[in-house]
Amino acid sequence: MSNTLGVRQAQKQKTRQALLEAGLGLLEEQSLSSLGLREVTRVVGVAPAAFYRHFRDIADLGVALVEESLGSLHVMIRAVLSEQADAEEVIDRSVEVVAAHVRLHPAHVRFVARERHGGVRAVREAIAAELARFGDEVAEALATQEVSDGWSAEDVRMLAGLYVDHLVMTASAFLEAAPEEERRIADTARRQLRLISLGRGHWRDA
Amino acid sequence: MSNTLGVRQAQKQKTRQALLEAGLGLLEEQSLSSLGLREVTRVVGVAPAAFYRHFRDIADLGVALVEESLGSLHVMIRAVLSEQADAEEVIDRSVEVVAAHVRLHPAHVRFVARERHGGVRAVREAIAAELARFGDEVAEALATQEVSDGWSAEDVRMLAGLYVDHLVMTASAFLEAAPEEERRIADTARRQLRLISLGRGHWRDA
DNA sequence: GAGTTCAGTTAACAACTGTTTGCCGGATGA
DNA sequence: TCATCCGGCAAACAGTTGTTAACTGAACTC
Repeated sequence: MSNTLGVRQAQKQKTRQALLEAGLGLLEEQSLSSLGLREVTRVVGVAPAAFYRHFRDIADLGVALVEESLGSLHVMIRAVLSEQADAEEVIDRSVEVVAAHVRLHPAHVRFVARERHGGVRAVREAIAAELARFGDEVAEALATQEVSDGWSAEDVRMLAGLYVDHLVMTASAFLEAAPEEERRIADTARRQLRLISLGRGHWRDA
Repeated sequence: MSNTLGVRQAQKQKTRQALLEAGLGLLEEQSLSSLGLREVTRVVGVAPAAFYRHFRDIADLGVALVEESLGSLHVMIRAVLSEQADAEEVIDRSVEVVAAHVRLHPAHVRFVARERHGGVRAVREAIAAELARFGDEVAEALATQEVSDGWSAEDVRMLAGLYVDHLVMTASAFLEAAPEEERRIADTARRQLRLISLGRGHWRDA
């Protein structure tokens, strides 16, 4: 790790980060396709023209936000899935981790859920690509478990997809929920995962 | 059905419908929160001020679009679920119906998927409410099936939620897919439903 | 220490936005 | 037939938008 950047590059990355954070903040009450360049620079306290030193577009800023938002996800669930444990424990742990992640990075989660099907193609595609990579990783982890013996690669991948979609839906549900609803949502998510896990266990009988 | 409206009301509903369709069309490449009132009236070929004769807001137009988009859904799946048949047949039929619905009303499907987590609160809530109603109906249908004997109402409802989320995800996947990918998507959707159905069948053992 | 690089500034551009006001003219109902 | 209703219009409002150009001055290179 050589973080010995010159003073100039350090400052540049600082304002770049400020632009990203300002954008993310503004996106809590609107969609990316309505986010204004001037709006963002105004929050940061920088001239509109300065924006172009960092991003070509608002869409470009959006793509950068995708990487920032989904980068941490990989480490997150990887850790959960790798600990070889009882299925029930893995489920409980997964839902806890998702809930914690939402509590820690609500804006990032909202951004992904919102722009996954949002109005900006480049961002949609970036999210799709990142979630596909994530799905591949989950599939890889699932494949090593003994429950997956005799499963085709395709079937493992479709199960991973089911998990990924469920994760995003659950995260988004946590996000919009009032604090007192969190337990109910966690409970539903756990039961749904349990049902899927049950189906997984009986897949070979077909 | 008394569709004997006066000439005036008929004309009004006609332009109202034109506004809705213009909005829906424009929303194929942007989000509701960036949709402009003038943009919509320009497409219809009507003065900007005329918009206020029909809607208070763009958000208001969005809410109207929600009803239009999700109204037909109820009849759709109801028909599928009510025909008491083999589980496998119901799955095949469901995926077919979803694919057909997407092919027939792509803009409506895109609108729902996009604005479900979109930047306009009122629309988000309208979609959530409508999908909740839909989930309740599905739960009701599921409850009458013999597979659900011994299930708590909550468990039936969580299964219905799983189905509804899966339906929306599948519809959205069809939407963004190239024609040659449709078969693969349909195949994955069917296998996922089969796995869920399998888990459903073994739920009592817990 | 002189010369270059470059993140950020200032200022101006035309184009666009939502909303209001007063008006028109055809449908409506007595 | 006449007065009322009311969907749509034209025009103007103050603000906002993205993008460009030429600039300043501190950090960099040699």
